Amino acid sequence: MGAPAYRRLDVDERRRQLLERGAELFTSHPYEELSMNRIAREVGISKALLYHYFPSKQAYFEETLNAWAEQLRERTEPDPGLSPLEQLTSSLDAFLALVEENAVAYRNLIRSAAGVAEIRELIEEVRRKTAARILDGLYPEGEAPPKARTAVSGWLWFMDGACLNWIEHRDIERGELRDLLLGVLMGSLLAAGAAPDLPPAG
Amino acid sequence: MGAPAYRRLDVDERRRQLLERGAELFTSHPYEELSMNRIAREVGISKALLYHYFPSKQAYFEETLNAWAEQLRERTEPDPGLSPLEQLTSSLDAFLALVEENAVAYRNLIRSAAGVAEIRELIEEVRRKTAARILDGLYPEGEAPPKARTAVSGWLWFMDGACLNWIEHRDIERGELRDLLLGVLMGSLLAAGAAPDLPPAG
DNA sequence: CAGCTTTGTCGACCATCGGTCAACAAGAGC
DNA sequence: GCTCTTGTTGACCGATGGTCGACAAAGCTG
Repeated sequence: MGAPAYRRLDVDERRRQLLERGAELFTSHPYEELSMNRIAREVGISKALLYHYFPSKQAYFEETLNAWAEQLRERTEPDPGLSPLEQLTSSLDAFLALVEENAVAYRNLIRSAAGVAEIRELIEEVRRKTAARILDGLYPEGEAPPKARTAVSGWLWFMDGACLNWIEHRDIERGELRDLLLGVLMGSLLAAGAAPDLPPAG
Repeated sequence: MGAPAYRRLDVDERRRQLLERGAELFTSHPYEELSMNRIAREVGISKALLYHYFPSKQAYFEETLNAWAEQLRERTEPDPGLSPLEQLTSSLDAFLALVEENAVAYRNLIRSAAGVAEIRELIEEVRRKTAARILDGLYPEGEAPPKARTAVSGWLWFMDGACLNWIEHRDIERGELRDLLLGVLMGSLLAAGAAPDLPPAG
């Protein structure tokens, strides 16, 4: 009698709830360990309802990531008023701060992302764009030479590897890591034969 | 009638066959896309038989990798008669040659590795050991400082990123990539404040 | 308050996955 | 030809991601 079997929510409200709880769950657990069934139970709804709102687990995951991605974009957006080196420094600093704030989420993302084809491509896309941004700063006109491109591409991997190591050990300061990363980027470009026309750090 | 429903093979022969075909399949397809069922069908046996010979998919995959891992160990084993820099150079060269010969397998490995927990740990193990080898060469006694450790750890990621980029574009020579990698390692250690006591390259 | 309609919601279902098991049958030895 | 070892298999399990017809909660109409 009386007690309804379930509470009917407004579509937008339900969607908002699912995205919010999903973000919490996906950032605190690796993708592969979260089944749609479990998520549904955790939120208090049926799995079918989850699929009513999102076409697939991957799509759900991606939408869940949007807020985070937006923040990343905003916080690392370079200030065009600064010099190239200052832009890079401040973007890098913002990125590292974000990683530090969301250490678990970052680790889960890097780890589980590569396993899920779609998510991996999402990450590769970010890396590609970042690489293009850096290379475009170095070679405003024309295409970047292969070695420079390889160096920047490798450097982005370096960054993720170093960040994971940083998160794991937490025994160096963010500023130190930032300077290390900057130094490595300069060193890489130098080793690639591409002399960055930036003033030396110091 | 006569025709037997299946052919009975000697255990060793069957095992050899499974390892051989498994190596082919696992190196030409990503781990996640190969189901035990499909492998079994492909080899012409039942899935149950696969599990009779190998305790799990992961174990099967790892055994399949053994030949490759052995080759990696052999070919990158540093010659103690050479100087540290020469050791590193020749190991790196051997590694890059191996990657070049098995480009598809390498890409599949790196890609699927991050997604499959067990395989990821296998790769991380290799990275850890390689990092330890390098750091031990630099700091024979005592522990390496955090920044040096972070730099080496990041450099190993750099290597994979650069290799993937290299494989994808194939527009630089192996020697160039090797020199780039060496230069980046030196540059990273320098940026980390750890002065490698190696003679400068060139 | 009754009845109708809309649509948010769910239980039951599907194919496939990695993995297990009792039971069949191929082929060597007598 | 018979037996016995053991390589081999079909059928099964619990989980997964994903689908679908049908129920029921709530807004609207009388």
